[in-house]
Amino acid sequence: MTDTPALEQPYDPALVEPRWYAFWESHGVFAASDAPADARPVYVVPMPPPNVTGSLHMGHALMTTLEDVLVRWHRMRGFNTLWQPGTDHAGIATQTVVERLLAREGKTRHDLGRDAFVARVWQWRRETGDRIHLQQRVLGASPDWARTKFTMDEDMSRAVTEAFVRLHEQGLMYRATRLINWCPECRTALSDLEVDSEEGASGELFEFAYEVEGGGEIVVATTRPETMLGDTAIAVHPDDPRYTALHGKRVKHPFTGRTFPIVTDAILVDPTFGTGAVKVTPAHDFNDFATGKRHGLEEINVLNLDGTMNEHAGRFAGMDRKEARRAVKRALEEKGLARGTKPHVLTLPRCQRSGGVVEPMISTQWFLKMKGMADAALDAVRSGKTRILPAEWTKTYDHFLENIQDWCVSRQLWWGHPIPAWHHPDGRIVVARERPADLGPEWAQDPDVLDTWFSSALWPFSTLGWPEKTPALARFYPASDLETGYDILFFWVARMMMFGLHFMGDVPFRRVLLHGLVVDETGDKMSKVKGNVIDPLDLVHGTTFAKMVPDADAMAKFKKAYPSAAAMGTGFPAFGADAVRFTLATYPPSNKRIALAPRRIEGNRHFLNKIWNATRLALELLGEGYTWTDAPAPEGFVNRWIRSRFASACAAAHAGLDAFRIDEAATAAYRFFWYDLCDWYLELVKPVLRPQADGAFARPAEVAETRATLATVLEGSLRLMHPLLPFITEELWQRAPRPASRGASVALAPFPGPDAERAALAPEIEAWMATLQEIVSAGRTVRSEHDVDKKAEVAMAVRSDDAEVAAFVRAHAGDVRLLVKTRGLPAVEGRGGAREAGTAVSVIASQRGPIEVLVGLKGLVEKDAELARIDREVKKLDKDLAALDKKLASPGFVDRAPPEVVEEARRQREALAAGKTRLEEARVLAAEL
RNA sequence: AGGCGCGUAGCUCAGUGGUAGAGCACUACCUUGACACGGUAGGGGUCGGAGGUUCGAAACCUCUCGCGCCUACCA
Repeated sequence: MTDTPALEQPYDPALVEPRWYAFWESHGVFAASDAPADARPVYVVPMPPPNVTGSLHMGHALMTTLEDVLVRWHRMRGFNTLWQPGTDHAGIATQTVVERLLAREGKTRHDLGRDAFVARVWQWRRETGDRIHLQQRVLGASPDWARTKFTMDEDMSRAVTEAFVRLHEQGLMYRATRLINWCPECRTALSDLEVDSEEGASGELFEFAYEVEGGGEIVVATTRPETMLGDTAIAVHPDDPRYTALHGKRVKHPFTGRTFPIVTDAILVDPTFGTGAVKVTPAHDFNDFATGKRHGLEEINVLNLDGTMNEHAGRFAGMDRKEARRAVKRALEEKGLARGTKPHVLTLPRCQRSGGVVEPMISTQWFLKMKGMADAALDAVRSGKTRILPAEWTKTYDHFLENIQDWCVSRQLWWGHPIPAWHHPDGRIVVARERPADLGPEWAQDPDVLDTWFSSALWPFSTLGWPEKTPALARFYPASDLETGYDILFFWVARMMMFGLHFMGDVPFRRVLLHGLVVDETGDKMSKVKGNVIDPLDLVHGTTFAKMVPDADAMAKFKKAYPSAAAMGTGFPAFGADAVRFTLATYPPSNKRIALAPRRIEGNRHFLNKIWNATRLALELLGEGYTWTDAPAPEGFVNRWIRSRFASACAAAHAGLDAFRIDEAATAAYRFFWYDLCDWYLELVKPVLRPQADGAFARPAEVAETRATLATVLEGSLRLMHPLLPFITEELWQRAPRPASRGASVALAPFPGPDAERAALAPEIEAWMATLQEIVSAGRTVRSEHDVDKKAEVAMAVRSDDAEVAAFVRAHAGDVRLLVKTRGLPAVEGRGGAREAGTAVSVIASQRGPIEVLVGLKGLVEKDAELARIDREVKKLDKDLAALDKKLASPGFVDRAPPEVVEEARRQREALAAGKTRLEEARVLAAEL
């Protein structure tokens, strides 16, 4: 970067953030190396491939942020870091998108034909398929883009074929005719996982009678009357006395004239529900299907693949499901067989993609045996080869794999990986990597494609070149961390585990890190229907609410979902990517719900402004032309203190990042920078690094040491915060003095881990500084409570009977003077001396005995205010004393609690009591004002 | 029905055995030579409820209420 504009104030992310992305890419910051000579340890994160149809939403922004933080952190720690990017082809979703485009031209995919349609999808994908990656760049994501993969790429497709063929050879992939979930709208089979259940749907329970041969009737109930056309039995409970007489009899179907048996089944029938008699439709209900197998019942499919009734429905053939339902009910009524309806709450199975009601349907599909692979995946987690964080998810993972069903992998779509199987009209099937040359023209390739998740399950190794034995595969498998939302634990994580173990013989990753769902501020899931969706880029670039929502109604919904945004005026300002990232990073990732509060982003945006301005000040204090000097460890108190605090912050940040508690790392950095560096350190070094009133400077050695420390801590802070705030830290780091050994970018500089900083830890110094801060705070409180003009200087004295305290305060009297704004240096005295009238007293209950802070207010003191202040302090002390007294008086505490805890409590009590005595004296004095 | 999670200051959230914390919001004062996107000081919580374990519980156990999610089932 040659173009370095002035540090404009205030900070404007829009001027800074666009400057750095191309810089990082051109310096190869993101590149992983599979060179055999590269001896660095590796850190690998396979990025969950977003749908190629996708546009960045909050979930992507969260995923991108968390992973980028981990990845940048490792990169700075010297790891050969691969963050593997890419997209998946999203079979149904993508096909639907393109079909919708065709519909606008008045065409269907059938008008084009399969080849032309697939070509059209590819064209669409070339035009818009990279959008989400471009959006991730805005957020500062740092994957190795050169390795970007798409699940339909030629090499990726080869891996899919190879996997299918091997599974078939091993007898795990098989073709079978059974009941599957069918979405009539998408006209494809679905796996169990792709069916969502809509709970609490209100429907009705329709009762009707079957005539029993030989006289009488039996009444059954159903929520789907149209399925009675496929009924092949009535089941009753064997022990139900109401129906004993009917066992073994047959009933007659009112429309088809078929007859079928009344069977007894204790598994299917709950005699207390409904009439206790159940119609059995093996071809259209999972329980009935199982019942049919138990009793050898006929399976009559009455539905076409598009959801209309087929020829088995007799006079109802051709009708749509819903139409048929009404017609069947009417017909039963006409025949006098209807027995009324009752309202009924049921759960509707819905297609995850289309939302249509899923129909169980008998169909021939490809299935994958899961049991063996599932057992291996269970073992891998039980034995600790892969660790799931947060660990609570392990149970869910186990439960899923322990109860897993075979996976229906074929889909009746055009867009996807073709199934490498060829069918002969006589029913023979050949599975092969390529169409065998000796197959005659009568052999046709299987028209179906594979479930998109099949290719996703190969992701951790197919992206690295599998089945070839590439250097990348050797180096980067298994991955280190797999980070994703808990909602795809089954869809993706479990399946990758199974395929990784099966094909690679090792787990696909060492840790699984699961984050929660980003929801609105009130805790509701974001959805278009609810009108509470926020586009992450709108937060980055800013927008008006009017642009985000179509009308007043939607605006009302939106503001209800985001109360804190409602108070923000007409829209979001441009918070910038750093602020959005940082905010997402401050929520514990493991929270199941991450309630996005726009106000929090605003607060963090202010933090960036603080960093910006603090750096401006630091650079000013260092002086123009200051160059980095490698200095020995500082000796000065304040310099040692800030180094110690920085070391603590580094340790906390490292620990947080290591444990996937990124929020703790963010908090540690935030607190250090603002509360230690800005609030205290920068204030304390100003007089050292600026000319005094008389034009003189502090001692040269002190100046040099302080400059070196300031430069060290500034540069270190920027490195510490870089994984969280890549843009602003790069901008400032480029301007900050730094060692010549550093590379071109802060992204390649070493992360200030606990080891590098440990030597600077100085708990003693931190404790003394805390005392100094309390003294200063006490003085400031008195000033504030008495409305002392901020420009006025006040006389101040610090009284303590402890020689070390006295010496310490004497040594730092200049700091106290500066921070409290006293007239001359504060006096340091022993306790108990006389006090001038008009003196306010505050007492610090330190472990070295009470420290009194006396502030001379002269005419400024207000009796009432002073009494009120003292009363408040006494009240606080009393509360603390009461708690301690209770503890010390309770039987058992003194005997049973650890001695050091008891001792500590006694010391505290003593300190508080002494403090209270001092305050009471002060109260008497104040009363005489 | 089972599993998981949540319930802490007005709001969003930290806090896994030793006297309750942060940000934002709120009150007062302050435009001081980094920053008003700021400073200083201050107010505000019987940690959903009940019981138990413990010298000591926001934290551990049991029960309970409310909310959310997941899995299964629902003729």
